[in-house]
Amino acid sequence: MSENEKMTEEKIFEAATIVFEEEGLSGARMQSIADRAGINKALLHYYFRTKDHLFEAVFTKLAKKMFMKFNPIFENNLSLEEKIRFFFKEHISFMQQNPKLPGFILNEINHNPQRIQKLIKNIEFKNLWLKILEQHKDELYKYNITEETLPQIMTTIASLSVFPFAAKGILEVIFENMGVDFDKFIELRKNFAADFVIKAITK
Amino acid sequence: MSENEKMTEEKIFEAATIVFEEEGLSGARMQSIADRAGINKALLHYYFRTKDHLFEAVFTKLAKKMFMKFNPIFENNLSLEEKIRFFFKEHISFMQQNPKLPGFILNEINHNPQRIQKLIKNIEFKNLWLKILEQHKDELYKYNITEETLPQIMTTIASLSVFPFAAKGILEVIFENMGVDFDKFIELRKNFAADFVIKAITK
DNA sequence: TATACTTTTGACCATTCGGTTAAACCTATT
DNA sequence: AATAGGTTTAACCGAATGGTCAAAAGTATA
Repeated sequence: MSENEKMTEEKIFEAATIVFEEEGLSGARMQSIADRAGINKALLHYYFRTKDHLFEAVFTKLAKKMFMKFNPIFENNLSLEEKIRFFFKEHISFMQQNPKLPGFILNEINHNPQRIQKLIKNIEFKNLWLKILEQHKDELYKYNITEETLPQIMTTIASLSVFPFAAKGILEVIFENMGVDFDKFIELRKNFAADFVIKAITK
Repeated sequence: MSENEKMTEEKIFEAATIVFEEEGLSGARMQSIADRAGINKALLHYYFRTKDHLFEAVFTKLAKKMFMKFNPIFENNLSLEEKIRFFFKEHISFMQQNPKLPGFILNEINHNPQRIQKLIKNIEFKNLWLKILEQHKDELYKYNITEETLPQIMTTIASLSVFPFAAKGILEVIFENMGVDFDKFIELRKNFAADFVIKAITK
C-alpha cells in the first residue's frame, strides 16, 4: 500500500541521511544504508535507482533545511539588532539538533561545488543590499554597514554560528583539555556571538 | 641512491597531498596518486605500506603545518592588539596559498576525531590562560577577556579566519551572484577581521 | 666483470562495491 | 479462489580497489 511505501521510503531516507552525514558520499556504503534501514540492498535501488540519486535526494533536502534558516531574517520586521539576536538563537539551536550537518554540507560542496549552484542560483543575492537598505535605511547609519562591507559582515555572522559545529571534532578535544564543556560553550555562544557582532558594528 | 630515493618519496608525498586534499581519505584512489606521481602503483606500497600509512603521513604533516601557524601568538612579545592583527595577516596569507587545507582537515577530523587527539594532546591548553595572563595582565582589563570568555574569543578568532576557506565552495557561488570577487574578499578580510575583533572586545 | 643489494615494474589476487535479475511474496480487486 | 499489481528478497555480476609477488632494472662494491 501507499502507506507502507511511504514507510519504507522514509526508513531508507532516514538511514541514508545518517550514513551520508557520518561517512560522506564516497565513504558511505549502500550496504550500510540497507542494514540501517533493515531492508535488502536491492530495495534501495528499487526506490532510488542509484547511489547518486539517493545522495542527491538527501543532500538537497538537508541543504534546503540548512539555508531555510537564513530566510526569516529578510522576512520579519524586527530591528537589525533584534534580527542578529534572533538569527544566532535560531540557527545555533537548529544546529544543536543537527550537529553534523554543517561539516557534511561544507565538505560535499567543496568536493562538488556545482551541487549547490542549482540550489541557490535562484535566490537573488543581487537585491540583497537593496532589500536590507529599504528595511533598515535609518539603522544602517548607526552601524558600519555599507554595500562594500556587507559580504564581510554576512560571512562573519555565518562564521560565528557555523564554524564551532564544522570544527566540533577539534574543539571538543581542545575544550576537554581546558576543562570546558562543548555543549555549554554552544549554549553560551548564542548570546556571545550576538553581543560580539553588535558591539563590533556599532559606531 | 639516497638522493633518488628522496626524490621518489617526495614525488609520492606531493601527489598524495594533492589527491587526498581534493578527494578525502575515502575518495582518494591509490591509482590516482601513483599516476600523479608518475610511478607504478606497487611503488606506493613499497614506500608507504598501506593507504592508511600514506594518509597518516600526509595528514600529520598538513595538520602540524596548520596548527603551527597559531603558535607565534604565544611566543612573540607584541601587544594583544598587534598579535590579533599579526595573526589574521599571517594565517589568512597562509591559507591563501593552501585554500583546500582547512576544509580537508576539518572534514577528516570530524570523520575520525581520535586522529587529532595524539597531535594536540601534548599541547598544554590548561596553561593557556595563565600564559596569556602573565603576558598581557594589564591589557586584559582593557578588553572583555576573562578566563570564562577566552574559549569564545579564541573560537571567534579562528572562525573569522578559517571559515571563509572552509566554506569557499558556497561563498564563491554567492559572491559571484553579488558581483564580489572571492580573492579580493579574502585580501580585505585580513584587516576587516582584525578591526572587527578589536572593536568588539574593546570596552 | 661478478656479486650483492635496493628500487621499480607488470601481472596478478582477493575482496568490496554498486548495481541487476528473476523469482517469491503481499495485497487488493474480481 | 483466481488474477494482476506492486513490493521485497536471495543470489549473482562485472568493475574497481587495495594490496602482493616475482622478476627485471638499476647501482654500488669488490
